[in-house]
Parts: sequence; structure tokens; C-alpha cells
Amino acid sequence: MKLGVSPDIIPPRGHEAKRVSIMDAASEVFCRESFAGANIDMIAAEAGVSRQTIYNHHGDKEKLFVAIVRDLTERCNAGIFATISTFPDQPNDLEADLIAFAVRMNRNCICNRDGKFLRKLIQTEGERYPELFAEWREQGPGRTWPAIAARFARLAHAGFLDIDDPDVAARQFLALANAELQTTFMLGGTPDEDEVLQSATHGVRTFLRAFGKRQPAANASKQGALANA
Amino acid sequence: MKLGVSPDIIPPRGHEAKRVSIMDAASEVFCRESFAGANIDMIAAEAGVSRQTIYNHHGDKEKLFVAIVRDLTERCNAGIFATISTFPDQPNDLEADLIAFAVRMNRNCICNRDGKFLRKLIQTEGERYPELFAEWREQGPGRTWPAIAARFARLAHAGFLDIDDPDVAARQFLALANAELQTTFMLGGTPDEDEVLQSATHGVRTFLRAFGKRQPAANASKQGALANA
DNA sequence: ACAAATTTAGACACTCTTGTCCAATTCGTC
DNA sequence: GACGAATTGGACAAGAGTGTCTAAATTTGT
Repeated sequence: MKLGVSPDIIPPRGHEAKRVSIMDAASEVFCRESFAGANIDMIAAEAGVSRQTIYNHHGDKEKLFVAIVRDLTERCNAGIFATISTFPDQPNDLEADLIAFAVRMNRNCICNRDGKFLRKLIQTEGERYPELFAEWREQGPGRTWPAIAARFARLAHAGFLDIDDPDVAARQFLALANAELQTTFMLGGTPDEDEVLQSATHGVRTFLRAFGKRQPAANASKQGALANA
Repeated sequence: MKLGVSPDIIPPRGHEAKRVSIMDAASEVFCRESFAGANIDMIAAEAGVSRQTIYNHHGDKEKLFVAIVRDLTERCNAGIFATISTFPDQPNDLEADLIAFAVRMNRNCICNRDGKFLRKLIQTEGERYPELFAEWREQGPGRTWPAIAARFARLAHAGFLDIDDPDVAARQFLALANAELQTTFMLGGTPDEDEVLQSATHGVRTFLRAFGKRQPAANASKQGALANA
């Protein structure tokens, strides 16, 4: 196999497999039990790995925790930006396209495993690790909100929406899309596909009542024309 | 012993003082450290009470925790219903009145000490105590959301708003009022008066763009007409 | 198949926490 | 001031968790 190239830098295959297995189990357990409530034996058992291996890989409990949060932050941000790139810049059916976007956002970034875990860890441990979560704040909301706002601004500029302040509109768009999922989120649950769709649909309709261009007649014809698509 | 009135039921004064002092400290510590991370000595120290006194009053850590959650749930619900009773059923200036209502809701029920603590405990321990928090869910959102929805329905019926589904509108109203406070909430912070006002103002404006009757000129006359009804 | 690296199970010392017990003290009331 | 109830501080056993160490077993690359 790889001859000569990078012998001592790349660790053996199994090594990496254990590593991700530990990360997976650790997110799960830290999320479920909180930092103080989690214990290394639990994580080791869930990862199918001996306790010592965890110490070999990560040094101690706190370093492991930090690694988890960094990892989740990175993956979640990547997911959010990937989803933002599917924003309907040239919508066919504005309502349907925005609903689909809201559903994607929820399904891929907020309700999925990583999103749920990161959210819970931020809520639970945010006050105890200010620097760590400040990092999240800057890299996450600090960059994603403006990115979404920019898309709405473009949509408004193109004449599809009537928006004064795109930053406010972006925040309200997401708040509306999640409005009916709050209680479920609170208790750590995962809304099913139907609830996500419901919430997104109601949210986007209200959003468009507030920010959509009013075209009563054009509306009907447009919807008729788009029914095929 | 104290003769007559209520001899053995009411404990001595100091007793009750200690009790509330313990409850206060325990909410603080449980909220800050999570159940697993909190320890009785911390609570005792913060309450200015000996550890033994806590055991005398509450038996054990878990019973204390349950007592805290019940207490917070009750007080928060009381606060929410009190605030709902200030809903502007006969608004003078709809926008201003709704903004003021949203600010009251946030200030008195969501951003205050009890609200913050209960929210954090639900987020952090909700999955571990399903029955306990199911209780909250029924008594809290299960009763407060419909109550708010009923107020919006009445407002719509009186001709001030154009609402299809009052339940949806109520949830969206609160989501919009909080839209700009989410990140702060996430990290356990308390938004200041200004941020609350900002978020409420933007939220209510959007809410009214979506659900307000459009009456640029008719506004004054209509309100006059309805004042009798 | 061999050698190096990694993983494993178990024992271990250490610390922290819970919950109990008790004697001394303080507090509230008469 | 005296009485009873409540509080206090401290000691205590029992249990759980962290992080280290070891020797044996396993995996990996050559």
C-alpha cells in the first residue's frame, strides 16, 4: 500500500475508525447527560472501545468535550452554508420555493443529529465555556445570519419581496419557520417530517403576507401556471 | 405551643425563611451547573444554610430538584396568565399596544429570573424527567398558548386583525417577538431592556404587516365605530 | 511471519459527593 | 430565663468517577 509517501504521519486505519466512533459516542452521551453527568466509562461502552483508548486519543474528559464541540460546530456550519447555497434566488413559485428552503434548513441543519446535539450542548454548557461558544457564535450565527440576509436582500432587489431591513427579515423568516417546533425543541425532541412541513408552510405564508409583493390577480394566474411544475 | 389559631401547621418564621432561601439557591445552582453538576454543599453555601438543613427540609437531592421545578412552573404560569390578562382587547393604538404586550411578556415571563431558570432546566433535564416536564407542558404551553390564541381570535373578531388560524397566529406572534433574542437565550444570557424592545417592535410590525387590516385612511373612522361594540 | 504500534482489561490511588448520625448551639416562644 | 424545636458543623461510611499504570492480546504494515 502507500509506499514511502507519509509513513509516520498518517495513523493506521483502525485508529481513525476508533476516533470517529469515540466522537460519535461522546456527542451522544455528553448531549444526553450533560458534561458533568457524562462519564468516560459510558462513552467507552457506547463507542465499543476501552476506557484507556479514549485517554490515549484525547487526554482527558474536558479536552474530549472541546473536541466534540469544535467538531459539531464545524459540521453544522458546513451544513448551513450548503443549505444556504440552495436558496431560491430565482424562484418559480416563491411560496413553494421558500417553504422547501425552510424545510431543508430545518431538516438538514436544525433537526438532524448534529444540529440537535450542538444546540443542546450550547444551551447546557454555554455559560461554563464562554470562549468555546463565543467561537461558535462568531462562526455560526455571526456568519450564517448575514448570509441569509444577503439572499433575502437580493430577492427583494429583484422585485420578489418588499423588505426594509434584510437582517431583521432573515431572523424573522427562521423564527417563523420554527414557530411551531419550539416546545418540541425545548424538551429535546425531534419533530417529524410532517410537523416540520406544517411549521414551514405556516411560517412562510405569514412571511409572505408581511413581505410579499401584493399582486392579487397575477397571483392566481401564476399559481395556475406553476401547478404543473 | 402556640395556642388556638393554627398551632402545629404553621412552622416557625425562620423555618420558612430558610426554606425560600434554599429554594432560591437551589434554582440558581441547578440552573447554572445542571442536576449532575450541582452539589448540595454549593447550594447550602449559596443559601447560607448548613447542608443538614437542606436534608431536613427536602430529603434528598432529587426531591429538592423536583420541588424546584414544580415551584418554578407554578410561578411562571401564574406570571404568564397575569400578563395575558393585560392583553389589549380594546386597543387604542394597535401597534403600540401589541408591542407593549410583547415587551411585558418577554420582560415578566421569559427574561426574568424564573423564566430563565425554568427554560434552562427544561432544556437541560427535560429528557431525563419526562413525567415532570410533561406536567409543565400541559400546564404551561398547553394552557397558555390557547389562552393567547383566544385573545387574538377576539381581536380578529372585533375587526382589528385578519387571522385565519388564531393558534398559528399566537405562536407566530411570540416567535416574532423573540426572533432577535434567540442567540442570547441559547447561551443563557439575559437580553437588556433595549434588545427586548427592539425585537418586540420589529416582531409586531411584521406581525401587523401580515395580519393587520389594511386601512390607510379608514383607520381612524373604523376604530371610532368599533369603540361602541 | 515479524516487529512496531495500538488496544485492552483490570487494578489502583485519589478525589469528590451523597446521605447519615450526633452533640453542641442557636432561635422562637412563653 | 427556660423550654422545645430547629439549625449547625463536623465526622463518617459508602459509592462513583477520574486518570494512571501495567502486562497481555490484538492489529497493522512490511
